[in-house]
Amino acid sequence: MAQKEDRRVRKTKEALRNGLLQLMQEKQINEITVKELTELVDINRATFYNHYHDIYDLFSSIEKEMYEEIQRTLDRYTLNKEVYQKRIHFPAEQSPLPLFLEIFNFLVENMEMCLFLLGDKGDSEFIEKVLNYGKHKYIKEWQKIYHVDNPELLDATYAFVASGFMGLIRYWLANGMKQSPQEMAVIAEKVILFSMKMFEK
Amino acid sequence: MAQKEDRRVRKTKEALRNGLLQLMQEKQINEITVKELTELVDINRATFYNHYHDIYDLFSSIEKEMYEEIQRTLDRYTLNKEVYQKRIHFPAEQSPLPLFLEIFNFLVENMEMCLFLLGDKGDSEFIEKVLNYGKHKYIKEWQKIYHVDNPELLDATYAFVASGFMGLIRYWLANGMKQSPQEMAVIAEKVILFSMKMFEK
DNA sequence: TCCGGCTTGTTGCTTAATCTACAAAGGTTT
DNA sequence: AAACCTTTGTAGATTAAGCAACAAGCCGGA
Repeated sequence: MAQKEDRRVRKTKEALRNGLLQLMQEKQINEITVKELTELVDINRATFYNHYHDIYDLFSSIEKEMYEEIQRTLDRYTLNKEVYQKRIHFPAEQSPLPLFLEIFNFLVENMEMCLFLLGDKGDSEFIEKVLNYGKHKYIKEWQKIYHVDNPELLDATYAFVASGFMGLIRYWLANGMKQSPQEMAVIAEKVILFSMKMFEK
Repeated sequence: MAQKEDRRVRKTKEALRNGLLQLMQEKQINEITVKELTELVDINRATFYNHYHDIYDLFSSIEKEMYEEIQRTLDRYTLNKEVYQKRIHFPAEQSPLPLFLEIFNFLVENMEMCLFLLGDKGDSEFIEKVLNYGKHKYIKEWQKIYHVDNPELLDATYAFVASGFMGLIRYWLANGMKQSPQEMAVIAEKVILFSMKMFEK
């Protein structure tokens, strides 16, 4: 499956993706026609149908790729006890944990899409899916590190932290992303790791 | 010949053109390899050879297209006596003749290429060719309007005006194009039409 | 309601771009 | 010189993108 994509396919899909995101900033997704999209990105309309069934199919594929990239990002960083302990009591002022930094950089790079997903008419299902993927991962991590075996506490803590994190991101996006990813990552690390103290004996 | 080019061809050539101009800002043309160009613009190297023999061939094609566009531009505007007379004595302060405006807009749109062509290692042959094309056209125009039949005077005047015009352009390019095309067109029209007074009885 | 115009999927066919591989030519380093 | 590495130009086979044309569906105005 992961056969390297043909250069033409890659470029075509990239163009369509960018074009759709551009159009989505101007109008609702249901107002966007295949015709105008293909004309905008200068690609034959028939070529569109070689890859996607309709606009929604294209949109879903963007979401899917984003989801997979988020998964890969989360999977890439697994914390151990030492780092947690150290960071909790001596939070880094300048150099946040790479995971947090990467998350905010990701938000910058996928700004248009994130603005939409988190907006009024966004896809809350998608957000749920992402948070749920993180849930299993981080609850397991916390269990290992803190030897907490109270499922309700773990679940509740994750619910709190995840929701708080999303709120932080929403605030940032809504206010024009004035802070740099670095600044945001430092803040996020602070507030999240602070919540971890709950698990300490 | 003027069969509409295939979308793929158009995009490929466009990418290669832009890529070459980009590379030419960094290094000499003889240091640029086909490999790095095709990698830069993300096109298969073999595709390059479908259209061009080598880097110089590509460059020539850019020059050629530019030359043809210049020709079309010059051909598009033919002045008559009334306009000349009116403009000479009441030069427009804000709205210059469309030809002049178009020339400076053209320079903006083809900035990189023009900076190169008019630079130290530029193509003075190309400049000569353009000026020579204008020569026949404008000398004829002037003859018609002013009934001057002194070939030496016409040639000399053209030599003066053309060289002056090029100097004006060089000055503008070399100084960062701070003036708008409109401003430059007004200035160009003034100094050029002023020279035309030479032909008046 | 019907019409006219536009968008939509879809198709057959054409053609350009891709990929891979190769030998040859330059240019560098040892 | 020899070994090495990179670029070059070319070729054959493959595949994606293009084009044109069509019926079908949608929609707004006459």
